[in-house]
Amino acid sequence: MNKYPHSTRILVALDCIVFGFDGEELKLLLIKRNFEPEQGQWSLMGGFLEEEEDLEVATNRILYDLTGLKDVYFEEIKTFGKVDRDPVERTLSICFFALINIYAHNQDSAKAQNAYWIDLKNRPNLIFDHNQMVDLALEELRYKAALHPIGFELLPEKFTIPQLQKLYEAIYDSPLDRRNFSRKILSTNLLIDTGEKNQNATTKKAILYKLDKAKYQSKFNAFHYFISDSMR
Amino acid sequence: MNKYPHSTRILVALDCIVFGFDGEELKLLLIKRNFEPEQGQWSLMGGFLEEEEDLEVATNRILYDLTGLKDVYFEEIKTFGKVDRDPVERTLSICFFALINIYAHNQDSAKAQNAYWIDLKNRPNLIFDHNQMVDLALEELRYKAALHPIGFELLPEKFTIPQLQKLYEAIYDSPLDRRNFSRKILSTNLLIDTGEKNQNATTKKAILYKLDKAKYQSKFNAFHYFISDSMR
DNA sequence: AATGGCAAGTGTAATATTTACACAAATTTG
DNA sequence: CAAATTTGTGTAAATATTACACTTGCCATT
Repeated sequence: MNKYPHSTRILVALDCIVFGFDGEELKLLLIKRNFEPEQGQWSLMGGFLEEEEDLEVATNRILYDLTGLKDVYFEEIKTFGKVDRDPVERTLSICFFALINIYAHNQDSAKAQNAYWIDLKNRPNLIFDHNQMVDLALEELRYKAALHPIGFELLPEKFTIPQLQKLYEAIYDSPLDRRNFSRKILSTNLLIDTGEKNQNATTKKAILYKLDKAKYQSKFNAFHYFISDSMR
Repeated sequence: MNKYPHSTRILVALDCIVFGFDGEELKLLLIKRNFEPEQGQWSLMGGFLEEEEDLEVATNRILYDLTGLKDVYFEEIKTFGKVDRDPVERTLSICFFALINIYAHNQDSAKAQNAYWIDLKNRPNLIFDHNQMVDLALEELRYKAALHPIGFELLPEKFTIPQLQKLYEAIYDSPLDRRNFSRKILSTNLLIDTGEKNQNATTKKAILYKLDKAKYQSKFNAFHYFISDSMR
């Protein structure tokens, strides 16, 4: 095999911000490191890109090791590439965030990685540039969730509108008007009434909806046409 | 220096989609390769990340070599990481797009790289996965330009509203209503009337505006609050 | 110097969306 | 069975968007 004569080959890591939602607060899945470097400190879940491994495969591998889930929603954010960002050796970090249903993930996988769900609001200091990564991930999540229906990835298959609202309130850390929220969400036509009701409610039971997956796919990028309709 | 025992080190390239605007059409700065591999074929401008070079520094270096410009607006899009994407040797490509004022760039730099401005609509086939990269870059440009005032990066310092409209029409490849466009743009208060008029017009001369850079900075992310105002 | 052609600039009425707010129905608990 | 709490829905006022038409300034032609 012909090779490029030139050039530095570099260690490439992937680091992942895993978001979850417990019904009240936005959570992060963080690792209490029981290995060097920085043993005992908190960090994001990461791993190295392997020799014969496609980047996307590596991402899914790391997410599977951490959560026991396949087909997790994830999105690349940015590559962190300061020369000295890792004190051990120069390492690029391709950083992404993932959204999972906190109740579907495999607790054993998390335990095996020494991982814990931590309230975003109480997050500890993280190693290296991982704090910056989380900041950026949250910014991207807010950005994306305002324009695309990705919030559902954080909820169980069946959910109520009040649950969905609490999720958005957690993402944007600000209260939303119940009536306007409900109307706006229903007007997307992305929700299907399952006919069931939330059983573990202590007051009026709310309607359980599920996502209309066909419409979710087709409307995901409907946004792209926003300029046209308003300005043509 | 302690080193990680494990792991494959990988060649890391940067590839850049440079957009320009000639007043009529959106343009790409493409390289007619006079070097191997794929000599004679068209490709994006790229380069390898060097041993002791921060990622951001490398990006600026590559953009400078190509355009002769510093402080170019750029944005990372995605890292392409299929194992076999480069037939010579496995190479990651960190892909980004840049927006430049086509008339400010240094022609000599482009010539030295054997680079040419090509109409986006007539773009030739590119090597490797560079076609995909351009597709994605255009998608990202459309996405971003709809929400943030980045279009100005493609224009001269002073420009008219009709010029700006032609730019948006080129980006979205669709006609816009003159009156509504003008009102919407002016309502952002990002434009300052320079008091001058477009001299090389053959009919009524249009007002030359410049960008209010302070407001540009402060309003760039004003979008983030969109959920709140409409739903709180 | 008058006139025609063309692009720039501005106005407006009809429609749709967003906002701010209030009341009625369902369910558990004491 | 009344109190407390949360869900679901309605509506009027304010704002923004859309779909249009007319006026102004500048050059070129006569």
